[in-house]
Amino acid sequence: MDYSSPKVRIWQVVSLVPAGSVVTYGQIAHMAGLPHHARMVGSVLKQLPPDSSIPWHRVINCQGRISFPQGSPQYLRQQERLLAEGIEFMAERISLQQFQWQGGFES
DNA sequence: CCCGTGACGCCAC
DNA sequence: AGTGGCGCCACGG
Repeated sequence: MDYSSPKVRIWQVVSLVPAGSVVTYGQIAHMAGLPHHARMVGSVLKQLPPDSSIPWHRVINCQGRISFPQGSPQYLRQQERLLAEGIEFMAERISLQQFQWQGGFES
């Protein structure tokens, strides 16, 4: 198994996100050393098995929104998990200012 | 190899 | 604030 593959690095970074915080796709890509690969983060998470322990639900887009059609089963599933961790939604949006994880970047 | 697709992001209207 | 266009790039047909 190649633990340095982009896929694996993305999994590793996502698994570092603490409960109660969120990160954006672009942020994950950047942290994994893969700038400009935000879309790849999405496709990689999409391939995760349903029983994966990786907190994929903490990854949202740069607008603070869940990247699924509002009301879809997937949207609701992700929202449920986030609400359960104490993350607040305001008109379908999460305040990145308040909940975005700054792991490894702040002073 | 060309082309469409996508759990994205940024900028212009 | 909503919409649309385009850059980005891995993937599959």
